[in-house]
Amino acid sequence: MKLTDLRIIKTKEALREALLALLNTKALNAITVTEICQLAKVNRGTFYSHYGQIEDLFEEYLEEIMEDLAVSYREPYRHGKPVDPESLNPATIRIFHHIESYKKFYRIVLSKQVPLAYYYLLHGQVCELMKKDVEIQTRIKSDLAMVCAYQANAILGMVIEWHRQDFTKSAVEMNQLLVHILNREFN
Amino acid sequence: MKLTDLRIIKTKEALREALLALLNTKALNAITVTEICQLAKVNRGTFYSHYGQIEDLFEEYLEEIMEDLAVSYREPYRHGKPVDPESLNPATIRIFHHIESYKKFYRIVLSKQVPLAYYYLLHGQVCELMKKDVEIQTRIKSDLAMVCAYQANAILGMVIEWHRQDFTKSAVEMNQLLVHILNREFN
DNA sequence: ATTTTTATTGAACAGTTGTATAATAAAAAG
DNA sequence: CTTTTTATTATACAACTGTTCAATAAAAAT
Repeated sequence: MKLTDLRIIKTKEALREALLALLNTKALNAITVTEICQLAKVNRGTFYSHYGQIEDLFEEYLEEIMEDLAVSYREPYRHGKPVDPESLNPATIRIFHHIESYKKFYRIVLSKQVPLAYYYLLHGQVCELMKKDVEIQTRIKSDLAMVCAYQANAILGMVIEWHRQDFTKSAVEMNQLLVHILNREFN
Repeated sequence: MKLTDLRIIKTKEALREALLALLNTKALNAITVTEICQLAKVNRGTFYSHYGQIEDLFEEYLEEIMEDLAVSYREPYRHGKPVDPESLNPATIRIFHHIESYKKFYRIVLSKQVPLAYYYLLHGQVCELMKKDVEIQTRIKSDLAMVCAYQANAILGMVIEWHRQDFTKSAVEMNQLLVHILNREFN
């Protein structure tokens, strides 16, 4: 199974396109393998030679979106500005914009029926991205992973609530709220 | 469908017991409705008259565990001590102990294949429980739900990492770590 | 104790799932 | 261009799913 084989690339592309098309009409858990394969004009057996279940097909897509999240997150660092430590993690702040621009996609990722694995991918990515910042800012040297998990998931808590409110707020408003919270307008 | 009907109570009980028994042998997503019904000696049609899918059966159980979480959480308040605001939310601190005592159960709730809905139930419960405390401690009066979601999910971030490390740490250690983090040993 | 209500059962149905195998066709390698 | 490799296809299979319906039995109501 070499990933460069044209046949594999074509098949996977067709399957993904079919899935995304179907996701416009129904929820992920209502879509069947049979359906995807019919639309993609791919044999059902072929589907199973690449993926164990539909969720794996979507997960592959999610992983690519996570790559974009990484790019978005690192963007403020790219111009050489050393990220003012006083201005409270302006990088974090790109997360809301990333989600806003993939709103349609995140409605699926955050929907109830979907496997928790998707959330873990998102959380893992945010953890990873915050790692360097947390490393500098925290005095807790041991259990860095725990501090990252705490910080990353706090932000995702806001994302969950944002989604629950059907993304009524704008990404800019979300950022302002985050800054407020980080500035200790509480506790 | 009156919930007091003995037949319903017996049926649901049998189904739950069967599911819990099977969960000792295999993962939730590997269990079939047919299997549960055979073990429970309940007709498959009856299963579907109560639940749409296996996940709903487990969810009903989860809701009861959430009731226990509420009791655990409120425990420190019960003796009339007004919860010292200086001692940094000692109530929160019961969450880790609750999870530790239901460790086996939470391994399922936090497993990858399980629907995100379970996580939402957990998060929603922690939000609800923290609400009163957050209300007092925060200066942000609007968007209280957002602050709660932030705080509650931060703790759950630690729970996720705790689970990822296969619950190696003790609940007491988790508490100490949380106190460290809340005491601003970071940022 | 009898009647009424209704949850459970058994059976059947079309459709989906996951797996296996031989034949085919497409791509890679030489 | 020919050979070799291997991904895809077509087909078949047993098992599970989700639904329906008439018959039954268990509980509730009187």
